[in-house]
Amino acid sequence: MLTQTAIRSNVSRRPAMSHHASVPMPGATAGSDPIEHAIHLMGATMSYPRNAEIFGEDEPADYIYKVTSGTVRTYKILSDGRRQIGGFYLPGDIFGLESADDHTLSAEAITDARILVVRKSALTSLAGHDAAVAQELFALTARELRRVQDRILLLIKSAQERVASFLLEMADRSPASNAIELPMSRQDIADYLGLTIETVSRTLTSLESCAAIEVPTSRRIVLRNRSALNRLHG
Amino acid sequence: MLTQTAIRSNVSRRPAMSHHASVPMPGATAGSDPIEHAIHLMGATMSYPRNAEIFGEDEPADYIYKVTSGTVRTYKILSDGRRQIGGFYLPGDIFGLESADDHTLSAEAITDARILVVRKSALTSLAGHDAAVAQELFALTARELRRVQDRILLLIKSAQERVASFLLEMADRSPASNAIELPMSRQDIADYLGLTIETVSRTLTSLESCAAIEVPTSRRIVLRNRSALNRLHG
DNA sequence: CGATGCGTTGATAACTTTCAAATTTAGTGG
DNA sequence: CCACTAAATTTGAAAGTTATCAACGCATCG
Repeated sequence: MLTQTAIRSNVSRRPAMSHHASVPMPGATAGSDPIEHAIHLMGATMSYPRNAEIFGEDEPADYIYKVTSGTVRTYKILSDGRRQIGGFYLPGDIFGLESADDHTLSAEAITDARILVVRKSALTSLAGHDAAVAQELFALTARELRRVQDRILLLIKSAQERVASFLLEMADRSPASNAIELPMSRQDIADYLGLTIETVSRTLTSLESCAAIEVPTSRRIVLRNRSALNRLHG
Repeated sequence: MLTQTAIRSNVSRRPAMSHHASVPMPGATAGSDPIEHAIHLMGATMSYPRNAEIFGEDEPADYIYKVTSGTVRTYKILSDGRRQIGGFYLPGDIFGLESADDHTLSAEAITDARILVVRKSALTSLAGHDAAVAQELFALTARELRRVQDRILLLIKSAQERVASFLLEMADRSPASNAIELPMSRQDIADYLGLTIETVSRTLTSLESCAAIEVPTSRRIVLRNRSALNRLHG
């Protein structure tokens, strides 16, 4: 059963343009806790154009990444050609945590993006000297674990519930809480939710006719009735 | 859409019998790496009867757990009454990693079980003094993260693929590699795979008529044609 | 021996995918 | 800036998969 995308033409491969690292910018915008601070202190900022690969599956996983601007998707191509998206990462989000030795997912920039990159070994050695950092690092990964577990709860639900949950999740992560500017395509959303693009599209129009949302353009969605959405996503 | 179980009668609540901690047994069977060693050194062994609750959702998550004997399930009850099982943990497995502050899941003994319990703060403070431990702790959580991500890949597949994958996973974790002794009920399996018990049952009989497996008793399954199963689970 | 819990099987309904086509949007060259 | 082509999205109809509802078999246990 081909639930999702077969590999699309030449989407999503590195577009012939290599990533050029910009100069490290230490301490640019340090976060509140020790880890965030360390990342900003030790990290180097890299720039990636739209659709550029940030890392590939089965490459050694030596770094941890923090989005400065733009959006990132992690994904995996299954043996039958389907693509499962592991997550979307917005500015402020940290990704690359899931890999012990080699990456189990690939990561790409959905839009032009700037990414702060830190050696994992630098973080763990820091943690080895400071229990607070160790605790933070542990909590950070636990948080990501929790996020993934919430995705599991999503995937056992109906299409309506999945789309509603997705919209609420994106709204919570967006600056304007009720208007969402989607950086990703319908295909990305479908591969994230484990649905087909047709089902995503149909569900959105159905939500629109329920007056739960408004879809002025395909990349812009306005939440009109949050409680209805909340009711759906259980 | 009620995909799964509504809460069943009085299954799965603490059966009136409180857990009695046995005497700590330091260094009983120390593992190979620093963390495992520390767990065995610092941990106390607790005994839980069948269906006893080990921890509940929303309780503070101060401990990490390692199965010594028996089987454990973690789970969450959704607002509509469905139950999603987060994972099954067999002897040697570590659980409780997913929680930063409060547990996001509950944990129960599926069979009578002995569990090694360690304070999380003890581990992280240990990590704060020893980079190797910090690294191990990080890798451990990353491994769990990976396991959960593999579950996601499972949940987007068809019923046949899910059941086949489940059987292969259990076989890999079993001592006898081709004969599986299932400690959990069909309902547990269904709630783990995001299917109904009827679909699980039907799929098993269908796999049996394909000569891929044999089901001598409902709790015992023999893999007859691994490559057929592998083909299914993608 | 009848109750009770668990698992299997059958028939039907609901939901999602698949395949196909129409429509809109975006990008490109004139 | 407009026309044109390619890509993305939406919509429709039919097929396939899984859930639901119901009944049955088979153990265990009082």
